[in-house]
Amino acid sequence: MANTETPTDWKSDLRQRGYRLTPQRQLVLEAVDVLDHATPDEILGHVRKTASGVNISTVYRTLELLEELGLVSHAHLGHGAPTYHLAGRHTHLHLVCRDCDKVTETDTAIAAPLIESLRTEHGFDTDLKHFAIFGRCADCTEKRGAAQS
Amino acid sequence: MANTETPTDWKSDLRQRGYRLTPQRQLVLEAVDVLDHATPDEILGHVRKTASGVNISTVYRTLELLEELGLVSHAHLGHGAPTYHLAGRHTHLHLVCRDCDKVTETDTAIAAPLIESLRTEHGFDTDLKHFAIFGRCADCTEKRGAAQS
DNA sequence: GTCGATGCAAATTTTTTGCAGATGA
DNA sequence: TCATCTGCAAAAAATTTGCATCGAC
Repeated sequence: MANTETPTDWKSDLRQRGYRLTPQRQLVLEAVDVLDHATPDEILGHVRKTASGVNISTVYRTLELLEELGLVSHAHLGHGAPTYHLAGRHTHLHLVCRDCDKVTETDTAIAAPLIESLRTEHGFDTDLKHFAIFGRCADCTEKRGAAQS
Repeated sequence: MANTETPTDWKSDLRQRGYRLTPQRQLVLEAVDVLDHATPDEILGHVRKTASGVNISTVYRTLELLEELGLVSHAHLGHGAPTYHLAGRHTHLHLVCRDCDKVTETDTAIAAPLIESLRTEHGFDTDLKHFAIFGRCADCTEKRGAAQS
């Protein structure tokens, strides 16, 4: 289940499945790697630093392909666009503050009891990393405590 | 913190804040109540059964207002549009299956340990109801077990 | 009568699709 | 070579905004 592919593995994997290795695909994958969690638009921005002609529709199509190949995943951190990251990379949960939108990361171990309960009680195999956990961060909770409406 | 407003309370509350009570606002609120978790588009569909002239932009504006007043809330259950429900209503978590998109509801009590850990370790006051919990439901887990790719 | 709310149309924003030409294998 | 990819432009879908009119109070 772990991501044990070497850096070159995915290239031959691509070809074995009848896909082609293009500069655009390499650049999009690299951008996902470097930016860590980025929207399609942000990925386009990064790719264009190297290849200015790349089109947004290529980014969408490439992300879809890379996700199908299991190289990248996406998560919903806020109300807007999804963010993409390397599939093996994200080992943390995202805590998003409803007031300041700040994103805090925390270890998945903290959710182990919930994951276990959902599995035993509902047979539901949880991926808490896919959607962020929404709430109010320590700073904003404090601010509200001081000036309660 | 509980929703103890009587059905008429919100109407005077509206006016006290300088807003007007319009048929559209009553209809949108009723639609949110009846449909339970619906997208703006679905809400429009329901409202139009009674008042066919109502416009989608009125629905968006009204939902924003009702949310500001604390009468309704929204949650993200899937990849698409947010869904709206009465603020006092939702006392359960949503489990969304990555394979069949089925939404299962479960009691919030199941997440009490996680909520407590996030509060003590990060000072983060969690609202797990805002984003669904993503994963694979019992049925789809079983199907995959049978025919592993 | 006043001022906020609505309907309508147009503008934005985000994502998808069709197609002709470019290119990786 | 030749099927796949890409860029481009247009389409689609979702949401927001400006503005004249309408209607709640």
